[in-house]
Amino acid sequence: MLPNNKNLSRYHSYLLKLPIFQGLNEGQLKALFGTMQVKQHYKGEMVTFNAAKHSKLYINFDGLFKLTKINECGDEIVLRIVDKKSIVSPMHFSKFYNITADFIRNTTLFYFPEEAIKKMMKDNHQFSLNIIQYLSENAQALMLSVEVLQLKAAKEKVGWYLVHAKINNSFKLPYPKSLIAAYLGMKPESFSRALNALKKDGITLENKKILLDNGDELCGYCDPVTGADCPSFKTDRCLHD
Amino acid sequence: MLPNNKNLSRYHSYLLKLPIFQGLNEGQLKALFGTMQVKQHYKGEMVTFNAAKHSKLYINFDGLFKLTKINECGDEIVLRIVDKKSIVSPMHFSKFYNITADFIRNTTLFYFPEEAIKKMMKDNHQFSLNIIQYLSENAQALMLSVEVLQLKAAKEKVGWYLVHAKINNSFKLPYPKSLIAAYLGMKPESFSRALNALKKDGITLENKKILLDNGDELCGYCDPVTGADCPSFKTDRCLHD
DNA sequence: CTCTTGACTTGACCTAGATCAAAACTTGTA
DNA sequence: TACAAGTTTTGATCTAGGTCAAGTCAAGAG
Repeated sequence: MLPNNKNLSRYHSYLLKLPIFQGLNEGQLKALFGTMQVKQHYKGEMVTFNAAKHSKLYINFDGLFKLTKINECGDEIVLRIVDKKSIVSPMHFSKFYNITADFIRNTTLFYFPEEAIKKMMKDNHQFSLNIIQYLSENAQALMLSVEVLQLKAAKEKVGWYLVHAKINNSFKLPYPKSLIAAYLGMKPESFSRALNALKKDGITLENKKILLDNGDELCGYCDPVTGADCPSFKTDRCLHD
Repeated sequence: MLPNNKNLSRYHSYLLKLPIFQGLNEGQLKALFGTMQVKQHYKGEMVTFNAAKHSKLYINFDGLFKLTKINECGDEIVLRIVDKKSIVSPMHFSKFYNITADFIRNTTLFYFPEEAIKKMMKDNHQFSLNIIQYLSENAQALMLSVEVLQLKAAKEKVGWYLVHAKINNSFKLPYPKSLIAAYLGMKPESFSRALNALKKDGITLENKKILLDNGDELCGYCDPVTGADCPSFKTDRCLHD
């Protein structure tokens, strides 16, 4: 489980590119990187993160998992899909909060102990700012989720997700449909039916690739936060003011 | 609108008690408090907070408002009920995110400009930690909201809210029912019907006061994060492990 | 103490999306 | 090149909670 020297230098150059380490140089990060641990998780594995046992900061080096909550009936809501390079920080959760990490692919996690992160924040103001940035984005993504989950009908939810995929993953659905459905708080059947409804408006999905008859069919489903990453954001081709 | 000197000293002692200023002394906070502005809002008023115009940190000194999102159909979801002493920090939102503040009572807001907050964070590590604490709690409350909104049936939602009120407001519903209904993502009618269902289990609401036949009827609706503030948390009278 | 206004409740009905079951694809593996 | 396992789709049916409309209740104003 311990990384060897060759891996270590590869890992470090990977870490240096992450937003959370921006504005810091390798020298400043050396001590922190020395505390890094690596853990392998396998497809199908489930881990319940709780602040007591997992008071750390995790980085998904490679793989895919979802953070979910399940109720007594077995209904599941996906709070976050954790992709490569994403961060999960149970160290920032309340002591009594816990959430299940459900590994969809084999996943390699890097993690740093809480104390090392705290020390780095204390010694380096820029790192504190990066943590604040990460937490803010997290909170904002959650606000957007609540909005999507509560205020959009099935078709709008799927449309919204497709804009997301269009802008951030160049017209490609990055995950299985059933995962996206769970993230949107709907059943795979409803997801499928929503796709049928969108097809009638010129939005087709051909094995995970989004095809548009005209090009602007998805714009009506876009929100400004997602849209900010679109090449035509706030141009005449864009619906945002 | 500018606070006079007498008010100022009253305001400052109020501020010193807030969690966000803990671990700091009045001397350290002097410069920050000097940048404070006061703004009055009136019942029924609506303000759209966006990061561009409201890149500040607000404190609700006195009053009540809700942060809501509304869709084209006029459906509303309450993302947060902002009570006295609560903080809202559009300065941490994305530049393109915006949310409506809908004032339920006349409200006096204090606010600090982004630059002053940033300077305070830079000069004072404890203040950065307090901001991180605030953002973490915010994110966690949102995760809990998603869970409640998506995984609970109407009766469980109301039961959950009542435990909340029981523990944090000593058996008293702090807000109008229709506001709580909107926060729980349901209509006032459904809220009312859910209360009827709970009444059959010995949980009665008599003008905003929660009455329990036995005393433990609500425990089944409690979650560990909320429960942590309960006097009998994790005792034999508590359902949490 | 009336009246008005807004908050809450009740009942009758409707609908979006869930559920269940079966069929049709996909994908990886032998 | 076919088999098994998983994923997605389709169709038929059901249901929790929404909608609408008509009360009832409560509180502040005159």
